Amino acid sequence: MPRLPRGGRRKIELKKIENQRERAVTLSKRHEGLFKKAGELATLCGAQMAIILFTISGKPLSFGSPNVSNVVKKFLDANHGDQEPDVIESSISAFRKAKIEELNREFDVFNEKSATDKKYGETLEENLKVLLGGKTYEDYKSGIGLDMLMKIRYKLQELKRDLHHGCDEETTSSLLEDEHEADLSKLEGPRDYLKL
Amino acid sequence: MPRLPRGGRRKIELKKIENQRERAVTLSKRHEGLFKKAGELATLCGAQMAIILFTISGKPLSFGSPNVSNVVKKFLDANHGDQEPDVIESSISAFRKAKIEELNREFDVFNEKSATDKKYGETLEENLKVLLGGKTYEDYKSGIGLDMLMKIRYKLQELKRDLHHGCDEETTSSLLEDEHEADLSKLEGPRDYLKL
DNA sequence: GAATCTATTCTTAGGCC
DNA sequence: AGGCCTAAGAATAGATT
Repeated sequence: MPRLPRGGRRKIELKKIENQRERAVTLSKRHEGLFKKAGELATLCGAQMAIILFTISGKPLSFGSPNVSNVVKKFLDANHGDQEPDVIESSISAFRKAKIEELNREFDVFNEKSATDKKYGETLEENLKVLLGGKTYEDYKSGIGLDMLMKIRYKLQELKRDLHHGCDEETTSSLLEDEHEADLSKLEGPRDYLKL
Repeated sequence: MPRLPRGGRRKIELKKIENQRERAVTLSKRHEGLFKKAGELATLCGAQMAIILFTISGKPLSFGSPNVSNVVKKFLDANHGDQEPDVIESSISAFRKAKIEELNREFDVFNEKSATDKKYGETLEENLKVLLGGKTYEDYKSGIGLDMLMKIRYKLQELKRDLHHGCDEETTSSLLEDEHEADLSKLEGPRDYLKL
């Protein structure tokens, strides 16, 4: 016999669902939907991907195409079948290790939180100038054409933009990934990347 | 004057899209949609999650709420004695070691030189060190996030690749992923985007 | 909880610019 | 490429079993 029609999907507010049952139901449904979409994306676009999800109660859920492990591994270290980690470790000279640690410290530059975003943006800007317009410019002049120079400059600006992006990501918590172009105009102005 | 109705969404077959341009468009749209849904799920359900995605050309895209690094770390820790043991040598120390190795390789890119571009690789290394740390790196303290590392690494690889293979594109082009697909496989082999 | 159902909102394939 | 548009396909909030 015909079922009486009842209300369909309704719009909900995008904030944490406080009711535990409701939240669990939503998690269940959306988790399923998300993983399904992930699988479709992987299939359609030939992408490899992994999703790691911890529920509010700490329960881990994961999805991987082809599997979580390899994607995460690749993410952590895309070193493909070279050596065992301990072999690598033991084959690195003390001098090398020291250098690595130094480099590591240098890279630490980029993990500053949003509070120092501005400062490090300025630093990057400053370093860009050093890179492209400073004393080492002479070195480039001899071996690289103008077009190459501009390309390098563009690449570095992309890098800079991404660095800004990543820091914002932690601050705004979600909703942020890798769409590179969004902040371009804000940071540099349209077509203004040639100007230093 | 009402616009003439055009075709709406159509059903597509769930298999790899062979047409490169079409695939890129689909990737872009669905990647955006997926990350958006992930953000909603995280918000609505108070979940922590990370998505790691490698495009067919090896470009890494990631989403994290609150960030990728911590979720991946948590995953590695949680999986330490659990289901898949051989998966990843995953302790914090291993994590750090992998990070150092990443940095190491990243800079090795600029050490390992062929005769033809040696000089300019050295210059690059020198200048990148300025760019990435320089004299102001002492102002910064904490460790860099994995996701950020990936992006930096990818950008540096792009840069190096471009330097090696001339400036055949406009300086203004955005050099997005699928433009590089052919070159990537030729230069590095499938999935081997790290090895330069 | 998980499975079903419904009505509605959301997503997105295919064009066009 | 990135945005915009339309409309059809999908996902899903809420209720029920």
